[in-house]
Amino acid sequence: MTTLRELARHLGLSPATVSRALNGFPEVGAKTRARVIEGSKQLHYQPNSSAKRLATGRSGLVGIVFQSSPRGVDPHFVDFLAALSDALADSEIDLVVHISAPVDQLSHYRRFVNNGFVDGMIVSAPEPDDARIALMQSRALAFVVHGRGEDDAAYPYCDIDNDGAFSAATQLLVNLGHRRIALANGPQGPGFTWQRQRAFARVMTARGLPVPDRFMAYDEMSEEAGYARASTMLAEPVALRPTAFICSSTLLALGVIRAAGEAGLTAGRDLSIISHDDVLPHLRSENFSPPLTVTRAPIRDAGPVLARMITARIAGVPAAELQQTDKVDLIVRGSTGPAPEAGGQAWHA
Amino acid sequence: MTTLRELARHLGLSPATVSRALNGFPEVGAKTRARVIEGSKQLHYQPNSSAKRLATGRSGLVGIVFQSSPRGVDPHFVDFLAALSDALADSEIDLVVHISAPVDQLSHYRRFVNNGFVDGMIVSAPEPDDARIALMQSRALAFVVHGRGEDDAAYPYCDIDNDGAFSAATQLLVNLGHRRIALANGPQGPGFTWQRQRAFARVMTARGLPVPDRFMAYDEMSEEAGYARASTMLAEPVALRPTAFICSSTLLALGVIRAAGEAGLTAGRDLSIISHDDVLPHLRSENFSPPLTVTRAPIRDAGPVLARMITARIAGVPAAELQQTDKVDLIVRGSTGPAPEAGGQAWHA
DNA sequence: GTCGATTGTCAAACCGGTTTAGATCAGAAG
DNA sequence: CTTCTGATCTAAACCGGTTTGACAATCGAC
Repeated sequence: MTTLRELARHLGLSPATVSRALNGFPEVGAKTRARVIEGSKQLHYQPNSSAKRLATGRSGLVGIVFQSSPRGVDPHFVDFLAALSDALADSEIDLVVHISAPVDQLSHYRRFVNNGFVDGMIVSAPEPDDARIALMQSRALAFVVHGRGEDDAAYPYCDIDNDGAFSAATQLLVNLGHRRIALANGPQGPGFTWQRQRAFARVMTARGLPVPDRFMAYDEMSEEAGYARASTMLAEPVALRPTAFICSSTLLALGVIRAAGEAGLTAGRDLSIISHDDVLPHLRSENFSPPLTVTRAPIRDAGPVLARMITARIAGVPAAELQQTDKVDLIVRGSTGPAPEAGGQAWHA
Repeated sequence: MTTLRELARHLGLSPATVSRALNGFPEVGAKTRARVIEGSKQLHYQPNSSAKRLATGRSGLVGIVFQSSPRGVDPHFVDFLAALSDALADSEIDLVVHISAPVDQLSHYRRFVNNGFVDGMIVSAPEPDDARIALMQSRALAFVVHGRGEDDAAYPYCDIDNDGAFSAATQLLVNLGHRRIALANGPQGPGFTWQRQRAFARVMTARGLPVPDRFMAYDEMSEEAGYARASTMLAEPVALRPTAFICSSTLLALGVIRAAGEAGLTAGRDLSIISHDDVLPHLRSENFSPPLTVTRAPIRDAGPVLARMITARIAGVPAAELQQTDKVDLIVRGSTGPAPEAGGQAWHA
């Protein structure tokens, strides 16, 4: 492994000049620079990355911590990770990934925060008053957030318009005559769960429809959880059970479809289903049976945005200039339809 | 940010002693060590990681490159990643993740290989005569492989018994009377695809059954690809089309089930389906309709094994001692059954 | 021909740890 | 009262880059 000093000696130059030549500083002669570059190729010189980091004070690394339930990590995250890593590569930044149990996320952050290990962090699925964010703020570590813990978050974030999406979804169902609508939401904790819950409840209330607690479920976003919830709700007497579901994830929706089938209901006709769709390329909601009506916002789209934001943030761009909320498309497909006559009555508490 | 020198001055000791005390060297007095540890806590001392790396020549990083098709990354990988990252954390090793287009995997590896950036690499889905592996061998970089490019691979690997799994699956179907069996395999390239193909073809041939090319499909492992392939094959005349499918992924199987449904066939009765199951915790094969007969080997199980192997390899353990092939369970569920009478005839070329 | 401004280069300091070689001191041995 | 030994500790070198400050060479202007 050739070092800078060896290369310098070989060229009859000082290390300083060689370093400058390779890093494009203007005070090196054009002829010298050409010689240096030529020589560096010849000797297969590659600057030692640890040394570079120590000297520059920049690690060239950005950290990210994913949460893993006992059941595993949400499969959507790979896709997000892919887009993120790809975009960061353009800035010569590498991504350090940790996966943690929900409980000790903070201990992972401590590892990242303390010793200049990373230049910045990407935070996923923030909660209101998020402890991880507080930690990084107290240490003045650069970070950007995927999602928002609260609507008026003061930090840099890239979020989707969850409120708009779930308002639109709720309105669509109400306009189709549904009155008993269930919300199969994600886990309690992340901001997006509450954003969605609030949008749903607001529209329902505005339309004079009740929002019973029994129809609002909070689960990990898996097929199995969707199935379990929907099975329970659909076991109610016909006049009391929901005629429509809004799901926070297409995996939940898949479970709801299965439960509907087992309850003898045809999804799209006897039971309407809308889901938010982060888009799993290997399992597309348009290919479900029936094709799923969704609010669609590919999670991968956040990758390049957050990559841009974190490099900007590390470079010192103020947080206030790094906030973005993306619109969400409502795509109506076969899984939604008019409320069945028998179900036209609102549920009464 | 406190440095070692500051801490030393504060304690009235030399940096050398402080360094030794904190790293557990024996030549420090017990009393001194206690003082140092106390002082380091008091000043919130955290060794600068770049400096440590430069001094020790160890980066404390291990790299991994995932392949992403235009359609995204296989969702199973998160789960693998989770287990891997978790296990590596025990050795204080961090994981640097790159996602690359299939074409330029090598350029990502070059980045890792050249400058001491990482201590080792994890290679996924190796091909026969894999160029990435050749590159690392030529640079003497430590690496371990998830899967095998060839049966007698000379490098450290953790693989599953693909041959055993697909032999068993094929035999099960043949024993049930199936004679026209299709193999919905993964993409051409990775070793596991060929291992599976060979096992399948060997058993079929041994039983005197033909293995027409038309019944061996190579695709990315998505629901959509499975659907497309199965639709085409099931459009054949009844006497010519397959009565059973063996799939390399449960996502492919999901697509096959959808195609069967659209062709008016009931999976498990009119059409038998077996899949290999890497286990996606959020979408379990036992909950498919019908519950899927699978050869089951959770991909997450490879995480701890490979973590152990890469640390051993970095420490200098010889490759030959780091090779492991795990058995695969065959789990029979509702998606397989006796061949329909009409389909009992082998396909004739 | 002299002066001042540029341009190009170098020696040395620096980043913050680890590690080698040597100094100091106490207690044991002679 | 030496001398030796082992236990502790320190000074300085080292890892391999970047960066500061000084200096020499070149150039145009007066």
